[in-house]
Amino acid sequence: MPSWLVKSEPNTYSYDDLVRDGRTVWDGVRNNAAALHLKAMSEGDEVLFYHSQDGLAVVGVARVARSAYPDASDPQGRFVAVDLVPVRALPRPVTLAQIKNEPALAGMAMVRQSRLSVSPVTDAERAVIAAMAGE
DNA sequence: GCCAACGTTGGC
DNA sequence: GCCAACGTTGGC
Repeated sequence: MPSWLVKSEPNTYSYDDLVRDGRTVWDGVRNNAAALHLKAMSEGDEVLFYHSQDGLAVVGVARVARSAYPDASDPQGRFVAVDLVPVRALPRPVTLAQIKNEPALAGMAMVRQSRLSVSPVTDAERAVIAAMAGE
């Protein structure tokens, strides 16, 4: 089963906010490459939750509770949203610096294309991050 | 259909 | 605050 990574600025919506809400609509993605990844998500897929700008670390795991459907916040109706639920916070957040220093993660999509807000994570990468996080 | 100008994201 | 990366827009 593939997994994914989404970015969020914690000032706007943090992993703690997701835990508090219990479920959220992941909408507002307005980038084609990111939207393709959203569409490829299946219900039940794991999603790593990354804090950009302030934090710069993967801090938790979420799960896709509803696969892609039209994004109600997009007046043109071109983009999609998914629903996410929290699974657990990582015992130890995995920082961007750690990711960049780990050769096994050098090929991660989020590293290679830093502005991509939704990206795929391979099973191998997922396993490395799990180990680094003390999961 | 090309490409310069411009806007946005996100790390540093 | 700066700048690199990259997507989008608009003139031609």
